[in-house]
Amino acid sequence: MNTDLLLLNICKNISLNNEENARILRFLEEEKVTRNSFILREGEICDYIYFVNSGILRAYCINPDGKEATVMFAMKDWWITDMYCFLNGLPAMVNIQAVEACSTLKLSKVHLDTLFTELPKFNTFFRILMQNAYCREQLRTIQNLTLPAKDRYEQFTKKYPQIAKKVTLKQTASYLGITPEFLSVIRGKRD
Amino acid sequence: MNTDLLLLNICKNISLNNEENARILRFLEEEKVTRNSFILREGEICDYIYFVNSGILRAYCINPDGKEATVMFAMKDWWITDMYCFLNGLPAMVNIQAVEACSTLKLSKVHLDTLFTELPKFNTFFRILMQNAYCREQLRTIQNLTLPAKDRYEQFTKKYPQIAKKVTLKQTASYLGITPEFLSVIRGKRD
DNA sequence: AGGATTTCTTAATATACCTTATTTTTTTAG
DNA sequence: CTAAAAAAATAAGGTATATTAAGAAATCCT
Repeated sequence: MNTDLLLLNICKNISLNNEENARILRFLEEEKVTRNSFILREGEICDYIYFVNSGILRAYCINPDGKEATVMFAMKDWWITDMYCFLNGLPAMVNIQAVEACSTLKLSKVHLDTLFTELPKFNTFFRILMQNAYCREQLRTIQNLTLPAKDRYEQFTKKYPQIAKKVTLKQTASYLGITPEFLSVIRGKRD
Repeated sequence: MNTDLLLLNICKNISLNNEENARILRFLEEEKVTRNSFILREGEICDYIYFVNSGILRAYCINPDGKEATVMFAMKDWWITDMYCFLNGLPAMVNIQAVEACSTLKLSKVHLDTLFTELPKFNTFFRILMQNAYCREQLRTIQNLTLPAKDRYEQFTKKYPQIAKKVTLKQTASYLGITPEFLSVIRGKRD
């Protein structure tokens, strides 16, 4: 179980001694998934938050009329879960599927809460994680509201080139909120 | 300076004794604004986060071609700022204007950081604040991607009836990412 | 390798939403 | 209370994006 990347990730925001490192690592479980398999399915209780060591994951939900909306992608060094349902112990509203084979480290809600209590500075770590997530999401909202699809697509490929390279056109389209057909037209117009 | 609502807001997430209450309150300043005046303008350093005691505020940005996008509204018992710029000490990208006369309590970045250090459980409070903000924003993203304007408008009026009642059609339209003319059509179609 | 899926492209038609312009209503200020 | 200004409603014509359908290309499976 490779935990180097995870410890580096945490140490970007808080500093930990060896004993604290060990205490965190004790709570982590490795979970590897093959391409196209799921780490979470809609309706299952969302008990874990996942740290991505390698590979790419996609969280998406299916709305009443059957259309997919990609909530987020996650790659190496990112955290992913159905945050609302994870925090509130509810059945997941999203599916999380491996776009390509992934290696993840997962942390349960119970263990996360234990960390918050026993290692108070983990609150600081998670606060900063949530701050960043919130700011990113707010920027996405504004861009969705103000930019046409073509510009949103260019922003996406520029901001997340490694992800853009690996995911299908259909998955990208569902992240941008447009149909695959229209994204295909947008791509064709590139000159 | 009325601080009851603020203390109640904090105590929803963490418990505080009298001494801790006092330590927080010492850092707060009251700021009242009249209708249409600004508590923050684009380009100014965003030094404060604001807790709303009464009234309604609107955060919006103006994109290159002059169109407004409403980032968020805030009413009684909400916090508002340009979070990204506040946390990073940067010039604001948004304007925050009073939709109606407001009474707020503001907390500076410096004082917030002091609280994080001296009163570690304030990290917990802010973590939960950010968790909620992130989950709300993520839900908004999904709805923007999957719902047509009419449904988004209905969601908005249902979720925030007090805000919907007070803000103008133009402001609502810029929150939904549509033109005022089209929102007017949507409203007209209601039967 | 070769058939079977899935993904991507293309194109015609349809629709949601925008732009511009005008009129009506509401709000603001003197 | 009235004039001026701002906001909202209405309508015609235009554009971005969706839908449907079909064929081409890539990928998957034994």
